[in-house]
Amino acid sequence: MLDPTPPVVTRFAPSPTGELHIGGARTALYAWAYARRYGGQFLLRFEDTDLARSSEASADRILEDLRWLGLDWDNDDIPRQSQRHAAGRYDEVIQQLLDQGDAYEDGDAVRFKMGDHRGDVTFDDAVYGTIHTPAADLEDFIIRKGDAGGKMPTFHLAVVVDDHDFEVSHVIRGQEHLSNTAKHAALCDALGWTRPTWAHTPSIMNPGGSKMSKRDKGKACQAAAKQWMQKETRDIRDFCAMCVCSAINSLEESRVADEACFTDEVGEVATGQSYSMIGIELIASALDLQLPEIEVADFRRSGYLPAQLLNYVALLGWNPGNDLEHFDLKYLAEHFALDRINKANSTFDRAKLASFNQDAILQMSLDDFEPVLRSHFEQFHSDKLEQLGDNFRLFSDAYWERSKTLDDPATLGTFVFAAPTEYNAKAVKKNLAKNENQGLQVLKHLHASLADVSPWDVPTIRASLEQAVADLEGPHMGHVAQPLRVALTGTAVSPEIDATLALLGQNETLTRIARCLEELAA
RNA sequence: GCCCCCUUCGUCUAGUGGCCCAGGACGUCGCCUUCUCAUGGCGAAAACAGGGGUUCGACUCCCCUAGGGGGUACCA
Repeated sequence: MLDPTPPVVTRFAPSPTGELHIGGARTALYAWAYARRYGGQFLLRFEDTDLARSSEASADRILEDLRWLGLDWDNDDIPRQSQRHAAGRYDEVIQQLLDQGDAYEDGDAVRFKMGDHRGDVTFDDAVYGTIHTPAADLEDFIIRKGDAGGKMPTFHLAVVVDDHDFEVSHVIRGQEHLSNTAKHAALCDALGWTRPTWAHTPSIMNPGGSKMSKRDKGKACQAAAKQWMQKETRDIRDFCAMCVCSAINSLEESRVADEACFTDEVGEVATGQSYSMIGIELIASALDLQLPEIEVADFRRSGYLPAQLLNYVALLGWNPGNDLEHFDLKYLAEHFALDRINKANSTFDRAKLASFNQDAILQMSLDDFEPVLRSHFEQFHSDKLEQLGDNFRLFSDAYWERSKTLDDPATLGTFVFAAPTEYNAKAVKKNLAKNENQGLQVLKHLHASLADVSPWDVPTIRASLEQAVADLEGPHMGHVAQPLRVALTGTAVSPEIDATLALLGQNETLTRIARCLEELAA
């Protein structure tokens, strides 16, 4: 594809009606990369013509997510369409259209004339090629809402005016607008404005084939709620009661102050009528349900690195034309081009994202990993961070090569934070009970020998365990390590055995061994 | 209903008429390393939606069918 004629100006124009969606993040990335590639400008603006659903809080969260991703924009003032409307800009354009005879009043709204008035519309999309729409398929559409909509311009009018006023050269946006673009092209023509270059991006889908959307969280909740109710023939009242109890136990009181209102929300979710995000998060926590990651904030909480999220998502619909899969923003800023954006929708594959993330973690040194993990724990697991205290570095080192995400250590390492409540039967049989309780005998020996270890650090613990292997005439470290694992974690899996002991501390290690011997001795 | 767009391994994709009995990555499976898990190394299975054309020759071009997505809103 030929290079564009400068200046290149792209923009990302979300409507502030919720969190930044993963698809929006990719659109923003492409627009950013294109502007950077050609030394242009990447602008931000908020499309809040839907006054009822828009909020400043949402706008702030979107900005925060963009910053977290590392996408910088070039305009200090981020325009809101509501403000531009208040300044009269859209009315001015609408009046011009009215005066020209290209628009007419319809009740208290205003419509733009399409069809025979303008004829067929053809435009070139940088991704999809030439799109031709016959006049017969084009209907007059509203450009200014009526009284109920606050006489606001519709999205169709506002985008065209804004993209023109801010001299946007390339409109990169989701494929859902492809069919609407004929309207925008016609509007540009009627106003005598140069049409921007449009580039539509394919959608990101769920593995099931549906479009990835925030509704998926509600669906997940519904399914889990139904399942919960099916057990022991509970009904919706039981469910609400359970959720409320859970919420009262786990959340600050202010959030559940209005118990009646909360109950309604829960009921709606469970019956599939509608839902609110607060209700969903409460339900998920009550059911111990892992909500699907849909928005950027979800991936952040799940412990994905921003660079990897961006890398993965960039590749979901674009590629450099060779086998290169791992690249960063700098690479995109040098190589991104619109003609390599794919046309077909793609399915989001969390396993591949996780693999990208793990690769990036493994590329870090232990020294680099520790502060990154610490920062994640500060934000999402401050209690665990506090509990670990000086052992955090040990913990970080132990989980570095075992983690696909920054959140994995929190779940993989639960044994560090709480003693096992039960011993995995299979693990007990294999490692403790087998050969006439051989494992338990080993534990007895270790309980004594480990009591003498000082200082309680990895090398000393290791030396002690190696000595134990020799004393016991056991051929393998495994004969010592596995019984210990079961006693200390209740399972047969943990980090290196010396690190496992070091993490727990001497007292806790001895206590857990003693308790295990006591419970399984009989 | 009408209109538009899309269709290569399970998934993301390379492929722009012969270099392709189709290459890479994730996932899956097997083997090796190993105190478990993980890491690391080696290897395997796995795709051109179907049917017609065009051509000496089609994954690549055209048509039809099927499937998927989107639009048809005073939502964006």
